[in-house]
Amino acid sequence: MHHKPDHKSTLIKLKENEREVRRNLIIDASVSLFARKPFNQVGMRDIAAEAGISPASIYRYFADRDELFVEALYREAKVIGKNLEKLLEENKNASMEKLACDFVEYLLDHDTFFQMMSHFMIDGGINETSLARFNEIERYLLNIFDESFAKIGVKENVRLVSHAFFASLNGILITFRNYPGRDKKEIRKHMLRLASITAGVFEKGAAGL
Amino acid sequence: MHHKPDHKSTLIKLKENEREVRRNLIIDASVSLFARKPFNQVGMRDIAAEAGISPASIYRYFADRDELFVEALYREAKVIGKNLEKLLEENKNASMEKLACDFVEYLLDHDTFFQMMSHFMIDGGINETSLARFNEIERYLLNIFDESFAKIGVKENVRLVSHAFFASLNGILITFRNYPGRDKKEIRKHMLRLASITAGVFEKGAAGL
DNA sequence: TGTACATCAGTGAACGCGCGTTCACTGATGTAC
DNA sequence: TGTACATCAGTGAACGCGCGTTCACTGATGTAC
Repeated sequence: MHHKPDHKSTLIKLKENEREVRRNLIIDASVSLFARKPFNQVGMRDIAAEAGISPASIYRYFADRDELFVEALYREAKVIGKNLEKLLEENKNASMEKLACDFVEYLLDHDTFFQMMSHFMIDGGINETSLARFNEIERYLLNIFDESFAKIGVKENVRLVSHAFFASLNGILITFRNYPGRDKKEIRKHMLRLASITAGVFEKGAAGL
Repeated sequence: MHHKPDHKSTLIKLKENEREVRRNLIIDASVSLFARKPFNQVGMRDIAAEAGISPASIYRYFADRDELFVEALYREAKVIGKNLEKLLEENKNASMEKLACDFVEYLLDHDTFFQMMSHFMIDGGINETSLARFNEIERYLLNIFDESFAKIGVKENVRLVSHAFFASLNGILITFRNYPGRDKKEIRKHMLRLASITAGVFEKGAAGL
């Protein structure tokens, strides 16, 4: 044996890095498109065009559509997660209200992110590994809510309470999304109001649990 | 002028009644199919087959797919509404817990109904009149929750509180629907637990509002 | 009672389109000897 | 330094399928005279 195997493995590593980079470029393109267009109007052809490659190329990096989408979602989730964490750190006693409203506002401003979450939550027949990845995303966000509830004194059932709270905020976003006869601005206002109320109710009602 | 116009109008009425009957048959067929298959797997051809007519015929009674679907949804909404109302009447001091759990259980047992609600809430590009009809459905259900909250002493913001509560329950159903690695039974249990917690939190936290 | 015409439910087949995915191929880069 | 071969990124075009909707037509029923 001489050093050849080592040499080879670093080369392979380089190649894998490149591969990773290209993979990321495709995810970037998706994220960027999702910021502009609703989720269900973004097709593989669009993403390919945005990334400057051919549609077929995407399939060298992702098994299927959902695998790509869930990665794009993951990236966005990290951003919102970081925002919420920062909020908690900077403002040591940030109220649930503030947290809830920030969460809702973020999702209102990044509607496609929300659409994608809904997609993975509601649609059946999503490939198991994509779903598992999506679960990671959810758990990541849930952890942040856990922290907040722990802070306001919920003890026994932190996890359950933050599940319920997280679900409530999602519910607000979904339920009043297409509220007919209201324009975007009114809907946003209504949602934020509901988020405040919900946060207040949880703060008060969950304190003892 | 003699009685002819009157005669004619009753004939027309008869015809309209027949038309209404046939229209209802198509809705029946849809509802029955939706009870068996997920929403996004029910096509116009299926419904036509179920109703024993040709796909083209459906379009004599409904402008498009959503117009038919929203009617099917409306029918189901009335059933669940009646159930909840009965619950409130029979059990004069039915707890929010019971109400929430019944609502959640009903939607778990009628998953397609829930899928359709999600469809109308989330998807864009739904024809305005279908959306308005859907809004009627939502308001009908919301009224029932209003009643409950009024009963437990919420005064100022009944409407807002029941909006928030309704949204919370929807959120639970959506958020944990595809919870990976859990089977249906565990998911149901988890959801009911969350519904209980949420109801408790609202009961306690909203009493003063 | 009969004839011409209007109305309208109903239909099978076809249209049209979107869209995820695969095919068969090219071309560049690396490896072996 | 050159040749044969393997590997793999990348591609445009095509496949395949689902599916909502429309078309062109038939046939029954009612109306007018």
